[in-house]
Amino acid sequence: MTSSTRSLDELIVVLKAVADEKRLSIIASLGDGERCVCELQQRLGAGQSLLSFHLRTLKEAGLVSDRREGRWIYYSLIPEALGDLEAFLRETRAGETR
Amino acid sequence: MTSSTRSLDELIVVLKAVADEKRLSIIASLGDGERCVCELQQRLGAGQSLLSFHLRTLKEAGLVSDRREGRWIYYSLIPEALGDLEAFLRETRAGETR
DNA sequence: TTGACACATCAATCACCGTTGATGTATGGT
DNA sequence: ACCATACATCAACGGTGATTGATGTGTCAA
Repeated sequence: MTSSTRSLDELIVVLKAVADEKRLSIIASLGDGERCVCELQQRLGAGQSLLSFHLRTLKEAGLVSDRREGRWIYYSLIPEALGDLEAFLRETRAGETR
Repeated sequence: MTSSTRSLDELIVVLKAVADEKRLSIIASLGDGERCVCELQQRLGAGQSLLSFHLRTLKEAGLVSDRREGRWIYYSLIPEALGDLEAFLRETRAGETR
């Protein structure tokens, strides 16, 4: 009974999304609250287009959400996402013999 | 103080290794003990060459170890690896505001 | 309405990954 | 020595992801 909120396919999408240095940096930057793209752009020193691509990937994986406020769009983490990943790893690890 | 056993680069290698359906199947199959390649080959229904490639990826990521016994090579999980990943996610998630 | 700003999307390129078939290597049986 | 087995490695191909520059979209100010 390996119950989990997400399907295996969805979890792989999440894993692929997390398995990237720049996207991990984004996640780390969002750890202490929401950020607009321009802030992330400065923090990561990445081009606007590239950053938008990575944010899209994270969004499609269900890891972040966005909110528009005037001209700015603020991105923030969805706490459950990483929790589901943790739970999945815990279940996988539980299958080990010792 | 984000202490962790592995560097960020190493963790990304582990994440990339785990972010694949067939490699996850291998990990699941190794969950209840070591298996030779021929056993995994039957379980996954994968070609010998392909399976060898995935096992190499997992090995280079530090997720599995191999042991030769006669003509057979037995692969088994390295428990710490997934634990480190869990710890990393826990630390990352701990940075969230709530 | 015109322009500046913040961001998304598109198009093109490049590199890397997954897959397959062929070949190489080590072990054991005869 | 020879052959079969179990596995690794190599070569080649196709697909997908990361990156960049150009263009499109929505918002605000003047």
